[in-house]
Amino acid sequence: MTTTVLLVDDHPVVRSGLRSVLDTDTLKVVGEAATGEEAIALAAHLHPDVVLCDLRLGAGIDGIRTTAALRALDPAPAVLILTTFDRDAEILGAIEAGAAGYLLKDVAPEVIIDGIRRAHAGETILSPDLAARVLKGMRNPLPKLTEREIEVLRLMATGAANREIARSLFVTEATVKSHIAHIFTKLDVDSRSRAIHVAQQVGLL
Amino acid sequence: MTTTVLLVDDHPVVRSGLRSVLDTDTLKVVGEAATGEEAIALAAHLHPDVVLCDLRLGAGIDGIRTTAALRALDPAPAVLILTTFDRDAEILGAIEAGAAGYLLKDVAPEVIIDGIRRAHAGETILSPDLAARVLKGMRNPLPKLTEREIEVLRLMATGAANREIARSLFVTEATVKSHIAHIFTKLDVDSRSRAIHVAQQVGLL
DNA sequence: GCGGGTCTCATCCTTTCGGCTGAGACCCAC
DNA sequence: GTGGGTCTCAGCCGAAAGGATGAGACCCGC
Repeated sequence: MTTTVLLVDDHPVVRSGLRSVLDTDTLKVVGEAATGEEAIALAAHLHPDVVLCDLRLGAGIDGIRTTAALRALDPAPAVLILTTFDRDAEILGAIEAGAAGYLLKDVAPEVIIDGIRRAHAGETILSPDLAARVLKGMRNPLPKLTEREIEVLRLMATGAANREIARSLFVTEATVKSHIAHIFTKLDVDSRSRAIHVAQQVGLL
Repeated sequence: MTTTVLLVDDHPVVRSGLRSVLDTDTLKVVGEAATGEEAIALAAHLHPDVVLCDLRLGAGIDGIRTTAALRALDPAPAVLILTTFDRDAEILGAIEAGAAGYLLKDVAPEVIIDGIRRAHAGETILSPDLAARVLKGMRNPLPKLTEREIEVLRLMATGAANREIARSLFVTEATVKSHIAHIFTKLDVDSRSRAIHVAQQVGLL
């Protein structure tokens, strides 16, 4: 029995590579998509067993949203995330969205093939080095910032001073300081540059 | 007459994709390398016409150093950089190291093929959107920081306070402030968070 | 040997940042 | 309707950051 696969990646070269690597007697690549929108449309028609999806998809919707939409289909394909980077927030987001697993792009082709087969079987797949961090993330959940706090954080990350942030958001400096104090508490830091650093580390920015 | 190509990328999948896309009647992929070291050794034996090289090569030496080493070979292959991101500092570094050009990975296969042919012919290849920024970079050269200043900048980017930086580098806080003042002048900023921001923008970090 | 760049350190001063505390307004859920 | 979360704002205070200026030590190249 062959497993049908839909490829989603914005790089034509990567799609070609995956196709040449994956097309075996037990796996069949039934389609390719360059964007999330395309992937959802194709999956609805092709009913692939597994969708192999990049997290970064250029201009359109990202891999996490795509995953969520794919999992809402009936029948829902298993979604295996294949990506270059390993930003904690994105890992968790993808898992929460219903991804069966997560592989880094630098793994050997056999690992990808095995991952697809196991995803189709309903198993969960995580790169060994990622599994540990994901679990750590579970134990130590990501701090939840409010939208306003994220706004302030983003401006902070561009190097804006409190006064500039205040002007950008049409509030007083006191308000900005209040938001920043909350951000510091949630991120467990005590300076703006450290806040920016940990935010980037965990993928909040 | 066929052009011989050596592929350098740390992702097996990307290499497969490039191979399947590039192997035509006028192009011949004569080898693959996963690291810069491997690429240099292979190129010395295979004498490819063109080396298609990723900038990010995992743990070992990066694409810029690899390019420089490849260009020092005799005969020197043309080096075409193929990468996902477009950090200004890396573009300039690769060009300075002797790369014939620079393509983003999301271009169509035909563009890559054309790029290889033109690189072999001695032409310079730049993605259209990159060319403008490279030229802009030429007009507005990257600020040159000293090694010590880079050290301070890196520590600053982790959120370290002046006192912590001083302790890390075994100097006084006054010295750190002096370095930081110089960094600010060179980057034309007036706060540490803005310094971090522009440093990341231009690829200094 | 002398200028120039780098690294080191210092003092003085102003501005900004961050901690603390408190509080009113709004909205939503229980 | 009460409690909790969010967003807004305020004042006070100490600590940190940043600007200005100067200077000694070292190394390298002309």
